[in-house]
Amino acid sequence: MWHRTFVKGRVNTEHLGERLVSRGLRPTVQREHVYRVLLQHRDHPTAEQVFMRAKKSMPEISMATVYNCLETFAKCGLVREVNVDRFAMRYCPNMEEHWHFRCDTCGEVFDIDVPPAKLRPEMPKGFQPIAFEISVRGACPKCANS
Amino acid sequence: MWHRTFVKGRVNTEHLGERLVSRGLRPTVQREHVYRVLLQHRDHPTAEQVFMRAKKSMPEISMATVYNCLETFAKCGLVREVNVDRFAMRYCPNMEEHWHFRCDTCGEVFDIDVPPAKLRPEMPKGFQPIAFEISVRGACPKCANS
DNA sequence: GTGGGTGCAAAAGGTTTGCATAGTG
DNA sequence: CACTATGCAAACCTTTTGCACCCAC
Repeated sequence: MWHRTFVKGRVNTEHLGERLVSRGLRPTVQREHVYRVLLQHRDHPTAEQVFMRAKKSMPEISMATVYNCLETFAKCGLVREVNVDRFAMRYCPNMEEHWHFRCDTCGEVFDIDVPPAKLRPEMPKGFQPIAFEISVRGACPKCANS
Repeated sequence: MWHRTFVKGRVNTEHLGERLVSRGLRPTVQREHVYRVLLQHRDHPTAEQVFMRAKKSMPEISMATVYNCLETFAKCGLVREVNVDRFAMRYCPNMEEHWHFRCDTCGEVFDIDVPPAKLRPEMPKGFQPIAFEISVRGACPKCANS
């Protein structure tokens, strides 16, 4: 129940090597593979889930490499790190502005589209914001009905 | 550097036992003490920090008790659990609506007051929100200048 | 050839759990 | 008295680290 997440759709997974190079990264087969795995589901997997999925077609890949890739991707803006609960970090390849909804009952994480022209709060003087993370917790439609 | 947080002010710490009882909790000396420790600083301590502070005047208190208290308080709405990074959970006794700013450089967490009449995003049909957590990361005034 | 990336295993950090004891209602 | 909370230690889960080997440039 916990750690399973909403599957939203698929995206173009071509030219991944070039995308890595354009960010200044060496296009190793592992990095391409981990990035492809992330893009193929577009949910909010934990590192463990990324590892399990990646292993299916690359059995030798290690957990350490998955963590290395995820950290590298986060640093260069290919994925967002998402912290919604006390459990494992989640990784989100959707770099468009959106919020997250975490269901207290089933633990799933959903993308919430941002209404146009919403948010971007002003910060007190001196604070230089880089990223906004808006997360909401409550009951998802399925769990609210039971 | 990491895990130290902004001290904002102090509050009335009287009648803590009654406050616990009014939430349906047994007013044990440990619970009162942990709650007092939280209120006295009003920053965003980790469980470890709460434990260290609590031990000063109650040397026998255990980490497990601190975790028990914090979880109990969170469940009955006396504190908010705050997840802003990959490190330890933080606990916030300020139950008024506000956001959090986490400095990427020094790791401190600051309260950001909510501009009046801001936010409270609408959710898609079926989602029942319970709590909103808005956190911003970037550079705090001190770190932005160096 | 050099520096960075990978894989493995061990360690670290944070949190939870099992169980005997103590305290509250 | 019954039940819940506490304290201790061990277990657990997630993430990081050290190191030898390999690969991209």
